[in-house]
Amino acid sequence: MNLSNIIAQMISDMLEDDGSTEIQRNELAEKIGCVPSQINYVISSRFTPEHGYIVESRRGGGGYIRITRANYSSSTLKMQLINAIGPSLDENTCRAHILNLNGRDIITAQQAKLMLSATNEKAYMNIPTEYRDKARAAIFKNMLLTTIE
Amino acid sequence: MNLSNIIAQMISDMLEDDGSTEIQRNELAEKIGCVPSQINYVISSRFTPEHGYIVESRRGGGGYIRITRANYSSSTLKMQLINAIGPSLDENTCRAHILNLNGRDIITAQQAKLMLSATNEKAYMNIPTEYRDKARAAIFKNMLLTTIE
DNA sequence: AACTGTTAAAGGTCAAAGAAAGTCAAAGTC
DNA sequence: GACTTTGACTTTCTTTGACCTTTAACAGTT
Repeated sequence: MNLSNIIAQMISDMLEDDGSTEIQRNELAEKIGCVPSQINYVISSRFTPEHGYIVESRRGGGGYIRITRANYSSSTLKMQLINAIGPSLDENTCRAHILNLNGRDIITAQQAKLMLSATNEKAYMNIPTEYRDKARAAIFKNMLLTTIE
Repeated sequence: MNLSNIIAQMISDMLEDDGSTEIQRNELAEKIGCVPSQINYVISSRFTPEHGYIVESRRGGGGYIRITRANYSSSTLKMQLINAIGPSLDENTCRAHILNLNGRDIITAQQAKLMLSATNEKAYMNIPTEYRDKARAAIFKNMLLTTIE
């Protein structure tokens, strides 16, 4: 068993009771006996949105990393969609997904409206074309993820 | 929990009843056991206009710092905010705006969550740094606009 | 009483040091 | 070749302290 798996297991254990945990990166690294950045590696390889986790953090004195498991019992569909969307998503496909989700009552009309406005091509006009679909994909996935809880 | 958070919590508590409080900087610092300028740090990092507070102060004998939670009307506020945001918006300022809007019941918790996830730095990682704040500004304004009806 | 100058009592500013977390690329492992 | 491990370097947030500015109060003067 490699280090990363052990760390991942530890984090999963901490998530056990309430699906959320807050860690001190340096402290945890010390306890485990690895370099701090390894914690980042584990998080970015195993606790991503695609895996159904929300990660928040703060630097400086009293900093922390908070990991929350999105509970997707009722919404495997959303997770599947998140995983199905690749690194890039054009406006039309995105709109289709949103309308579809709303049509099947998986997201509310309100949520749909907000998602449409956040993924509308107009909002991406000031960034170069080649990045638009990538940004849209990441933003859409992120939004979809927060509707799961 | 770091000192700044504790101080911020104390100030929030004082604001609890009538949304306004007057503190003596040196006295408060003494009570807490920190240097007086730390009070300034907390105020300037957590009780800004973006966070929805008005801060007035006076030096000299009998000086004070007065902190007041601002309270304006709803849809004008959104418009003002949209207009106030320039072509660029960093993650922290954006988050402060969203939390502020939600804290004052101008947007719902649900809307806030979606906005946070759509403006979260993590969603912008795959586009070059120089475009992130521009994209965020446009997307946030677009979303905010759709909550006005 | 009105004015002026002085002083002590506030609060303000800023930069340096400290404390976390983040990034990235090179080296190692399987 | 893909996944891991490591460590140097960066960025962000916090804490501290030395020094600055403003103002009320007071004392002295006219």
